[in-house]
Amino acid sequence: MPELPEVETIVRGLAGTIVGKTIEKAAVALPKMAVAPRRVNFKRAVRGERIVSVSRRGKFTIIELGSGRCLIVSLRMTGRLIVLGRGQAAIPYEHVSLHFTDGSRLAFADSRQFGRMRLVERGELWDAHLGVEPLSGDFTPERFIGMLSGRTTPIKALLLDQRRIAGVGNIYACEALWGARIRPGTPAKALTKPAIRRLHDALVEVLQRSIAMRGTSVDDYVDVRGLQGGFQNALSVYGRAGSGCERCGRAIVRTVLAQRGTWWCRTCQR
DNA sequence: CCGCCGCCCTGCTTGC
DNA sequence: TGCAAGCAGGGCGGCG
Repeated sequence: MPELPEVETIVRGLAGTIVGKTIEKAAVALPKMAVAPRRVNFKRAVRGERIVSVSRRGKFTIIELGSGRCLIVSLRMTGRLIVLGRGQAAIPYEHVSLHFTDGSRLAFADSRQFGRMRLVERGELWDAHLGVEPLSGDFTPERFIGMLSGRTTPIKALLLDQRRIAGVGNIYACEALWGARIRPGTPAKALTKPAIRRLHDALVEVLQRSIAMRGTSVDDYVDVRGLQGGFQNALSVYGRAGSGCERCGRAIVRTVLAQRGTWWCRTCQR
């Protein structure tokens, strides 16, 4: 499941490989995965466009085109963006492909077909619903405290809410809560200021550490070269039901919270 | 504005 | 061992 660190790794990979290339042709095998504004034909619109930059907002990849239009990619759970060389065979579930004039291509593959590549107009406000970037200077402990005040929502559900903080998914919500020694079901408003500060720091720390290790490959995630990340070997709780907690040795449990699998330590997360 | 629910899909796990 | 059923899950639209 690509979350912020995985998308950041992909974005860095794309920035180093496809910026400056020109789209000769788009191949769309599954039309629902390549979305364009009304009255705009996706394939026709992207033909001839040059890739100006690649960046990230939350879990979304932003491919800026010469015209000012952007391709916004959402990978959801199983989406992949892979750069392939001239003549390389199609990869599994390669549903949308941007063929460049130099013969290489960007493949957008997704076994579950939930991912989307959306063309947006220049200046279109497509990300108004997204909250603060957790690795930006805007994400201060004070702002986080304000975000939580008065809310009865379980803290883990709030961490997953993209309207508040953009980019955190199930893996890093679980890991950050373990790092801050906070029980996932705690109502947000019940957290003390020191606890909120611990969680703020744990969240930033785990995201940064994962980026440094090129993300977590537990299921489908690979980078633009098809290589796995390294953070799956550094996980403390996610997917580790039954194994011993690194702090206290008691078994990590899996429960369900807000319709999501939740891994945590009953002993040292209070 | 906010929270909740259902939907989209298919690979994988579970259970008989 | 083989097969069918059921689960998982991010984002979004609809609803109250």
